Amino acid sequence: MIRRAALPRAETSLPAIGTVQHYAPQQTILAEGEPALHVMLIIHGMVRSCSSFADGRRFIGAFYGAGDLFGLERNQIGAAAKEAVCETSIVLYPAADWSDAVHAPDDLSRQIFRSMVTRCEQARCHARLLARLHAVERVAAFLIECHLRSAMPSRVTLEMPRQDIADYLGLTVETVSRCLAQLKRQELISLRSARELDLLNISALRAISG
Amino acid sequence: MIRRAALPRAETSLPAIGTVQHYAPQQTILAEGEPALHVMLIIHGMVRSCSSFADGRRFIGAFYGAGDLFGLERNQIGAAAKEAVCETSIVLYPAADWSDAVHAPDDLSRQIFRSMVTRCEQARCHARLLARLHAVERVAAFLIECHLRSAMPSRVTLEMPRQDIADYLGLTVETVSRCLAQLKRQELISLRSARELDLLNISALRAISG
DNA sequence: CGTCTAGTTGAGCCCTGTCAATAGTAGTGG
DNA sequence: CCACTACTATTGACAGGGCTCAACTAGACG
Repeated sequence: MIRRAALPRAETSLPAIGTVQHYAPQQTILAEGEPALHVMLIIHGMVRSCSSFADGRRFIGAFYGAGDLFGLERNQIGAAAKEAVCETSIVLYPAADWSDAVHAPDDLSRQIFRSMVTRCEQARCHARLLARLHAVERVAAFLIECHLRSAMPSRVTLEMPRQDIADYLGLTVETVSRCLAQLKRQELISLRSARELDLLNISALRAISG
Repeated sequence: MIRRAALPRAETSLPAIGTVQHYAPQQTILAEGEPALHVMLIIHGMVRSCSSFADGRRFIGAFYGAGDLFGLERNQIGAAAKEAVCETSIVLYPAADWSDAVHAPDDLSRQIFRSMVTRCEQARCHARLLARLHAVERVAAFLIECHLRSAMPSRVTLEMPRQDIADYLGLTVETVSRCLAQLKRQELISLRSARELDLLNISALRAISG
């Protein structure tokens, strides 16, 4: 199912020259180690970048949402797999020659560079969280992060299951669940359902998350 | 103390157009949050990129060694501090206009982009380690990482104190020390002194480090 | 030799992981 | 509508890995 791309969001300055691809929940977009043949832009939905260990441990390096570019780390050995978290549509930009993005069309090149800087910063921030924050602090930080993506003022919808959150935060599902329960007891959040919650005290959450 | 730069290492294609700066151990090159006015290239020595929490917790996001570029994340809020780990010399490239590096001279631009991709990959790898590896595994991974920088076939010199290693690996000095002792007991390493050790079984270390 | 810092080692505790049971939630079919 | 299944999430009991606190050791330097 391939057709012309509509321009996804105001924040991206990319032209609608790519082709659109749809993915069902849990579907693999790019297997682990497989080189990216395209730069990909998410129209809607969510993608996780995850890598596994020989013994089954799993790590999620990032979640990408609508408007995010990914597939930038072309030709990297040991590149992380990219999987759709939920129903997801992305635009594929053929990237035959941008491995030095310096020579891509000027707009795309600049956008890629900016994304790359952002990725770096996010990865360091993620590492900082994993290195020095306690479980509750990590969960609070994650909620704040989700809130930044969210359009609603204090409502957050978690697109991913607890296992994904755990693998992103370097915890177990049980600990994630317990931390959410703790934040609820402290009346910093309230759970409408397992996947939907309200942030009752955002500044307190921000303070906890370091 | 400023003078013309000598070309640092074969692996960098940058011309010697910058000025050289020397730093003593522990000296701050760039304070936390301070914007980088230069792209910096290390000639010799070692630099740590570290950030602190309000309560004193510290995190080291990366160590940079000879031949590494840093100061790429210009104008970022909350940028990490850059400090000399030991006696260090760096070349400063004035970077007045490369905040979109796309418009820097072609060589520098490409080099910066390549460095950025590498930084991203390293940061994700670091996060993966912090999220899912046990203490001994982290220490083993760190030794392997140091070994890659090292010129010697199985000798590793640790330029940084235990506290820096701990803050890089998300552990405490005591745990780092205990893990080194454990690896020694398993005869995977031997300690010539606190800062200098031999890797006796590199493939086993690599296996441990995931 | 004394002092200072860095590193190691030990004892005890706590946070988080593990294992197991329970409770929701969605889907399917009678 | 309920029954049944399958899956996801929550909660509890317990154990263990890593942190805290403290003592000790090893170098470096005057």
